[in-house]
Amino acid sequence: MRIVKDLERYSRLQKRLSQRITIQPLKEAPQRIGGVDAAYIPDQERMVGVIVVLDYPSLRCVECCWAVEKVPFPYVPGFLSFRELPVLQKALQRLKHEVSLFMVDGQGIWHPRRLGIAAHFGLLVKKPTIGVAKSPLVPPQCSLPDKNRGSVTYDTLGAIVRTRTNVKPVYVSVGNLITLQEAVFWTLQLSRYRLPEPTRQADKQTKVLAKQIRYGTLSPSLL
DNA sequence: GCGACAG
DNA sequence: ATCTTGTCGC
Repeated sequence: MRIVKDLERYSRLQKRLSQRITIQPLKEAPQRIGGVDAAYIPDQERMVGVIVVLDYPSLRCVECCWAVEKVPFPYVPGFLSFRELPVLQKALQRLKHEVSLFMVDGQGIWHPRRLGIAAHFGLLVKKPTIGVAKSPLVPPQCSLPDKNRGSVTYDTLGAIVRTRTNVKPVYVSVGNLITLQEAVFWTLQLSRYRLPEPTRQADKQTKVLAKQIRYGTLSPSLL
């Protein structure tokens, strides 16, 4: 299989790029925050990538840019970047606002080779990024946090954060240019529901667009 | 060897 | 990630 050969190459690339990750305190208080997510378009072998920009602290969406691309690579745990980054980079080129912090749907450095999609994306944009995943990739060594909103348990490479009382927690880790403590703080600061607003709103847009594109409800001139 | 495994 | 309605519970 050619995929196997790709995985060996990608694996080496991840290990090399992960050395470029910088864990350091934020240099400015976030003014606008980006939310990043991608969705699969059934039957078309294509993906939609969305980046929303929220004003802080109002959390109002001030921009929503997106792009569509043919699926470049199958989903393989540990190699999500190579499936979703191409379409996200295309969306990124259309971004007009200045963004001080990005939240990405997926792992940051809590990854077998320390380069989940949020970390990889963080190297591309050269801005602080946080990875917020709905489930773990690397099995956590720490226990689950208490049921109350705000409870957090820390692992070696990330934290498990309870963003809503009695609701499944999220898995937070550094993407780039931020500390884990800050990543946890902003995750809670931006959460009204289970997922923080940036990724929640990006996820919502991603699904709306995916359906519009799938059923041709969208003016073709935009594609 | 077998199962698990971000989205 | 996606295919899918209602339903139970905070």
